[in-house]
Amino acid sequence: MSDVARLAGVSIKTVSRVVNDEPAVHPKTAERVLAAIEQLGFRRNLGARNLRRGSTGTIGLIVEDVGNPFYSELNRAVERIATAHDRHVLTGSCGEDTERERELVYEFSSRRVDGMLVVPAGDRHGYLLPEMRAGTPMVFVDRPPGDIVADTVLVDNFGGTVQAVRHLARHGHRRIAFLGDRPDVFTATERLRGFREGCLQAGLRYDERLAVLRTPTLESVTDVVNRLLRGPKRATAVIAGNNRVAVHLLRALAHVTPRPAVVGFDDFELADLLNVTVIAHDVGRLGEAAAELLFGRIHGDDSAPRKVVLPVHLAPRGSGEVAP
Amino acid sequence: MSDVARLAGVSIKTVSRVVNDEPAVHPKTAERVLAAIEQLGFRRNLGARNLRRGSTGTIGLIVEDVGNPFYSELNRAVERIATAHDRHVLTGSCGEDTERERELVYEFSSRRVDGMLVVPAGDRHGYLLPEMRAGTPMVFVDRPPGDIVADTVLVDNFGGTVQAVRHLARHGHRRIAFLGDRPDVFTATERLRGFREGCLQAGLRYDERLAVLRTPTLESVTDVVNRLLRGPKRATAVIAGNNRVAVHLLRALAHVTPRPAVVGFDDFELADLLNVTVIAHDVGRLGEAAAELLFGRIHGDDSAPRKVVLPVHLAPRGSGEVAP
DNA sequence: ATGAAAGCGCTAACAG
DNA sequence: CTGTTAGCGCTTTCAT
Repeated sequence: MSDVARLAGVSIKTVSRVVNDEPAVHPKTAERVLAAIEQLGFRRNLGARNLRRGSTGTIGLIVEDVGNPFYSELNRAVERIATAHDRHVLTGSCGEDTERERELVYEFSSRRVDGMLVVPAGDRHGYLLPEMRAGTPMVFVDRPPGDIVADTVLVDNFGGTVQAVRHLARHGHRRIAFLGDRPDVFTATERLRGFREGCLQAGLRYDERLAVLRTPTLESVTDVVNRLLRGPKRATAVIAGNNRVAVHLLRALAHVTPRPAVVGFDDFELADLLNVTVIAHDVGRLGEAAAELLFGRIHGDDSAPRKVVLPVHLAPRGSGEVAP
Repeated sequence: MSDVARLAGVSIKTVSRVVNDEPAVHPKTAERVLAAIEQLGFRRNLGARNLRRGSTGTIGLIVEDVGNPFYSELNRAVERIATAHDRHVLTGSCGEDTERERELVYEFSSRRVDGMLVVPAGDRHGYLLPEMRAGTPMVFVDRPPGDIVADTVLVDNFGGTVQAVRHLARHGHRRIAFLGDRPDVFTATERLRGFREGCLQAGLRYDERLAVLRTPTLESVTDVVNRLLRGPKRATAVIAGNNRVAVHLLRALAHVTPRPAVVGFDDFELADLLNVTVIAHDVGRLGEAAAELLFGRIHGDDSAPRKVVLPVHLAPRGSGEVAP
């Protein structure tokens, strides 16, 4: 910047004024400065600016995996809102690893992001209190934080799964299996709760052997399929606890007959062509709602922590409407 | 930091030493400093540090859309390599908008990212030369830059499409349609080139009315399907120029009989279950190769610009193996 | 309309 | 093993 000032024959402060579109600078001078900037290929150092100003113009987004379509859609929505607020997004994947989540939070905190959106892993988040008190707003997305109260945007996990069970029961199923993510993932246990409640409401005996929570991989899901969805005492329907489970389940079921009825939680691309009935919700809205809430906080809203629960709806596409 | 120093009764420099794990600090002193840090909830300001040191510990990634599964997988791979090099990733979507791409480049440049990975839009990238000369390494991913020579990592678009045509011809198809992205997208024209060459090699007359390049939306693709893939003079096979085209094509074809043979370029999730034959390549490797190349540059490798072309392979799954 | 000086929070370079 | 000084590149404050 001092180079530009020298070349334009003005003070460094004038260059700063031009770069920041501040008024009260003579057009002729501005022109000279602009020319010098162009000639030198000057680009102002935002790091230095932020050091002086405080805000960095960035927000952090911590998810399980930016490559998972669910989170990438969330990422896109957050980016959209951030751009509208003239901010940039620093992303990080923690892969359900609470230690990695912590590292990312501290890292982003050190980078002085203006706020953070977190899909929390695990159930202990007391460590975030100091960061929040220090003035970094945090909004939790898709899952609530473990042991603190803070802004959270969720979808109706419980209600959605109750609905799924009811739907299957209405089509005549009495033995329904539930296959969810690890039990330390909030949405998994919440949907399992919905599953039990759904069984209860439908007058089905809840059989805990039919409910399995574990990390979804093709192997683990195939294993469960072989145990619960084949043979004479098999379940005739199955609920996939999230989009990962659903994808693996479809592969595992490819050559299984008779094919059980399937309802998935979370919509996913091409589910329509595969005729997969799902409990759908709008991931874009989830991200937007959370980001807007965060920017509200960044802009000074200090009302009580809010909890937003977005609706879900059942999208019948065939797989959930077959008889036992 | 000065607060910590005061509380611990040491100089600010000692705190800096502790925070940076520099040797030559008495364990007892370090302990006192650590305690003070804990008590104050101190988190060092990386912005200030970077101002002094030069490197910011970030790289920029500019793609068309972080929500597109293709790019999110790329994003994940880049993040993996960045993490291994102890860096963080700043992402931005430009949606094929050259102006937005420029803004993002300038923005990231102002933020002094240590390097940038760019999936370039359009065909004019001379504006990047000053940035590159100023010392920001750039690596182009999936497409080459327009009018400059620089590190680029691509997949074999041409060869892959030649292979697709050959495959369809071998199964008896003589009228093959090609449906690609906008003509200003490098991969689209490159794959179109492969399509022509493939027709030539297979002894088919290249009929330009069967090759359509435009923004893939369900509407545009449906329109083309109705024009080219129905009626007595219809094409009996179609090549989808990328994953977006393929997805829309599958929907558009859902109720079309007789169903044409389909080969897609780019693999995508669930393509296997939908029996879609594709020209597959490893997006993860694409991202990793590009990121590794970038970090090579960041670490001082100033050899001649490299061009890496990753292989593709045909994955036959049914849709490409049907007779006319 | 412009500029000089101070300082944001940190680290490099040099003492001690 | 520890501290002092200067300065990274910018903006703020106050003069002119």
